[in-house]
Amino acid sequence: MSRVPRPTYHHGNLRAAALERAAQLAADGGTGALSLRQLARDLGVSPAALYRHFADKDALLDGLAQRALAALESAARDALARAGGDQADAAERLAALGRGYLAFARAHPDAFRIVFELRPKAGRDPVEAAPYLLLLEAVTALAPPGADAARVRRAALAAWAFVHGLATLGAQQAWVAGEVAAAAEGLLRDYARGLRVGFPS
Amino acid sequence: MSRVPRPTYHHGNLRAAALERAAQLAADGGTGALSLRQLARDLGVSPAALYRHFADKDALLDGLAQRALAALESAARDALARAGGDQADAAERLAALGRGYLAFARAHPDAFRIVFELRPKAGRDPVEAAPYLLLLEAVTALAPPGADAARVRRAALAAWAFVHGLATLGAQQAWVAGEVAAAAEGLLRDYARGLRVGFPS
DNA sequence: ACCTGAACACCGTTCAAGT
DNA sequence: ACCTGAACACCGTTCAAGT
Repeated sequence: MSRVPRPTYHHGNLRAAALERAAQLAADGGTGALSLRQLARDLGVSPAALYRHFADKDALLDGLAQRALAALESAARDALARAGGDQADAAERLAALGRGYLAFARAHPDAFRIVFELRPKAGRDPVEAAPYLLLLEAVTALAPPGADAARVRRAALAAWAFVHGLATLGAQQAWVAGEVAAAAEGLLRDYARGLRVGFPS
Repeated sequence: MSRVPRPTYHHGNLRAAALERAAQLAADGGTGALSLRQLARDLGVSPAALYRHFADKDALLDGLAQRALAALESAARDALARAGGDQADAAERLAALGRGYLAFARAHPDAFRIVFELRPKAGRDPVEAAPYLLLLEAVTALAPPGADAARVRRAALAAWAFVHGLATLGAQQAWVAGEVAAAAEGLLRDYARGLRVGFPS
């Protein structure tokens, strides 16, 4: 009859608790240092219990990647909103998206790595994910009226690659992260304005 | 007295043979699927034998990364030479370096991943590696006479990030790799020429 | 100097059994 | 439905001992 039957651990939300703790474990030591048995120990549960919630270790990592991708999307939307949202012009929006991407990678290097480090699998395609769609929208707005879809897609890919490269190099080397943080604003503005002036053929 | 005392396996070159086989194992299944015991089994040697040549598993992976980095450097130098070497103008050289980088990532996605996927460790800094120095040289040649070192370094970082982003995104998603391969030539030329026209402030 | 054998403390995963 | 206990086949690493 109790309406709140122990919402903690052993009852109900083991899956959520496991993902939460797994994210912490992956944050220090990296995704390779994540052990299901250690995780079970931390949660006060038998190793086998996790298999009621995840098919295997890979499924757990997949869950982690989805969480991180959602966080990245939030960061992108927030940066967009802070820049004025739909009212801002397209170059402004593009720069804001880049800013959000870089800020996320800098603030949560572990989560950023998790999104992209896993081997590509059926169904997990970052390109179908929301952040890419936001980018495509901004680039489309920047493109000249006559531009065909393939040309726009290529420009979006180039813009993504530029920012993604800055983010991944920064996530690997601390001093690069510093350099990126210092130069990011200028680089993003130059890039976005350059796109409007000379949209690639 | 035998001048060539079984140069194979059990004698002499276990280290080289281990790296060779490890590279193969990492190529399929990824670096995470690499097991020292499996490796020892493949080489017909006891697991402990590997510890005469590598301090631990991480040291083996480090050896793998160094090999891959050397291969990447070769690819960059080859592309440079094919483009005319020192006689080619700076924009041409910069584009050639990008071409070599992308071609390597496409031909050996596993090796490319190994270079960059490992957690940064003291002493392993891709930025001190030869490929970066070649890049810095080309960008320096493109910079206007008065440009100071920091500005040049920033431009080199941006160029690297652009190409690195294309390469890593391509290494993750097969269709992106195709798109990159199709668009690379145009993107690289535009980028290199754009740098000469409007070197970033 | 280089390698083996055996051992230690860990893994991921499965499966019968409990509640 | 969700969890435990015990087991299986694996790990990385160490250390004495062999040649």
